Amino acid sequence: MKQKSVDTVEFAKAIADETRQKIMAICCCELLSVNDIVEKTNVAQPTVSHHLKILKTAGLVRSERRGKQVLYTLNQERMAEGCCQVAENFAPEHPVERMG
Amino acid sequence: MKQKSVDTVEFAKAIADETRQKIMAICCCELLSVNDIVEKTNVAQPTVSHHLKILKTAGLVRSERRGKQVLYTLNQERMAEGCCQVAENFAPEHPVERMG
DNA sequence: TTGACATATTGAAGAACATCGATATAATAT
DNA sequence: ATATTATATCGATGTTCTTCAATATGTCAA
Repeated sequence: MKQKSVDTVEFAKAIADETRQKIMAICCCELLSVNDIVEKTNVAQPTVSHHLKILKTAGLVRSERRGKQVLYTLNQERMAEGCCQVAENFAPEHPVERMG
Repeated sequence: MKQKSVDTVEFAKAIADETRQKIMAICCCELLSVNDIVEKTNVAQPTVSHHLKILKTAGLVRSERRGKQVLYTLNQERMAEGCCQVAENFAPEHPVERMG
């Protein structure tokens, strides 16, 4: 049962921005609209949409439309996969494993 | 016993480059000179030095001079810490733990 | 179908970054 | 001291990225 492989460069690039990590933290355990995120981050709406697109393309957020809004949430599963793959590649002698 | 905290933005930025990940992979389990890395990557020497400096600043490689050479090796400990911190921040419901 | 609201896309400007040739610094041997 | 080898720094160039105003698209209500 081989895991679907993760492109660790794409993964790292996707999370390598302060604004993006702010967004990720905010919608980590919640389903938030773009406007919610705009308000909580004090970042312009096009900027938020841009970052959400990058995260989406990397598979790190899920989105669903509800009426006029589009709700986003962090894909923790993918985050964990990315982290584990990085650790597997670059810390093979300091094992890190997913639990549960 | 709180772990020394990791700046996940700095960590992600440090590993968010293809050439850097090539270098990291190459000196993951070996102590290599800059020239060794140059030869194994087909990247110009100043470029390699530049990337090594970024990794060093982020605490992700260790270096020691041996004669004229400077030997580098990936700091797996720090890599594991970085990965775990990212997972802790962004995948709290999909636990990832360091072993051993 | 018009208006109001929510999000996405476009386009432009500036910042940050990767790359490498040229050169400087460091270490060693003769 | 000088030459040789190894690495680091400098400086310039082109690329990628972030940001946001303006605008387009999508959704729904009246």
